[in-house]
Amino acid sequence: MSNRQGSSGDNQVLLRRWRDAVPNDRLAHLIKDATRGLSRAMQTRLARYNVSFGHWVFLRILWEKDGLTQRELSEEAGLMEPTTFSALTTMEKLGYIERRKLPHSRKNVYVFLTNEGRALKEKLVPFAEYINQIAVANVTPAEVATTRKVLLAIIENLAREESEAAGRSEEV
Amino acid sequence: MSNRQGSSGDNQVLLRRWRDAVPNDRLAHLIKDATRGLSRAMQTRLARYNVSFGHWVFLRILWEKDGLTQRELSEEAGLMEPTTFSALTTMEKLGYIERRKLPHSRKNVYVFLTNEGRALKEKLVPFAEYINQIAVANVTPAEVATTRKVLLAIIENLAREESEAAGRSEEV
DNA sequence: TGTAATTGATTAGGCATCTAAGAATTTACA
DNA sequence: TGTAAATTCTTAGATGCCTAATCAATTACA
Repeated sequence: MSNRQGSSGDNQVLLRRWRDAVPNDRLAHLIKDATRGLSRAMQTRLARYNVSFGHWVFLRILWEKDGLTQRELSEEAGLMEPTTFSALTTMEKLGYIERRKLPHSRKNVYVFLTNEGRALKEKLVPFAEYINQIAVANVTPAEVATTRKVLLAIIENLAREESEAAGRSEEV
Repeated sequence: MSNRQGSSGDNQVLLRRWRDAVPNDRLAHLIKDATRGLSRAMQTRLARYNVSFGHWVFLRILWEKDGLTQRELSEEAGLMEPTTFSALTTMEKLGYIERRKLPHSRKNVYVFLTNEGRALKEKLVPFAEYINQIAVANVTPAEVATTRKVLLAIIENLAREESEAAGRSEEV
């Protein structure tokens, strides 16, 4: 058995760690590990089509609606502009998108899918569906719903705390 | 209001995105956003003590038990060796840990906390507790328990699928 | 209407993480 | 017991994400 993370050998360690001792402040750690598992699973599949995980995020938005500015894309993706910028630069080189300036603004850059970028949808979306299905196997819809609710609460709580902290003198 | 992610302006966008349309395959996205929120919150606090988020992961393990090898630390942390290696290199420079070779092996490198590294515990642990408390405010213990269970199931399901896929000819 | 503030794109640089591959050491076993 | 395999650490190089700072264009308003 190899040493790679993700091999069943190391997964044993990973899982044992979680089952044995899950002290109260490690929910964060659990969430992070779940993120890693999900990203890893998707990444493996995307790689077969020469798409990186970062590109997937933007493709998904653009399949819904293209012609957005880079700024708008950043917001939709929940990422900072430089991240968006560099992902789009690569995606443009790969021929998945085009950047265009439109007459009414010399500042904004609008992003459009190429045919190639659009065509990826039918290849890649099934992977996401498959992974989601695997991930929540043997979990009831009610449990998934609760998890969604709790995760959303966490995101909201932290966001609220952060904007409040910005006003305070950062004591905690 | 600035453009920074994390400002209340952008958080509005973030939250609206989640409340409006949460199609069935976006649990992964939600988990990822929660990870980001939690990391961001912790990172801000750690920075005040010149500790990066990556170091925090290892410090937590070492506070429990030091004298582990780098390999063992990697396993505990759920990270690959090169990640561990570079984090430890920095932590050694900062004076939080020491690497020692012990007589019975010329290969293994054992990692020990310095007094300074050990002393960080009482400064940093309260931050983690505070953040956890904020994060799950207005969430019932039962809901947290369900979320834990679901996240653990996701981790297990993906790990199992991955080791099975390693055997197959990678079709899905 | 001219200047200041804001916005959007970009550049520069850093951290955390990974995979792949190499080197040194230890272990297994023919 | 000598060679092959496995293990551990390390190096190299890539991706994804961030913050800070710069530049150009646009908008606001005194």
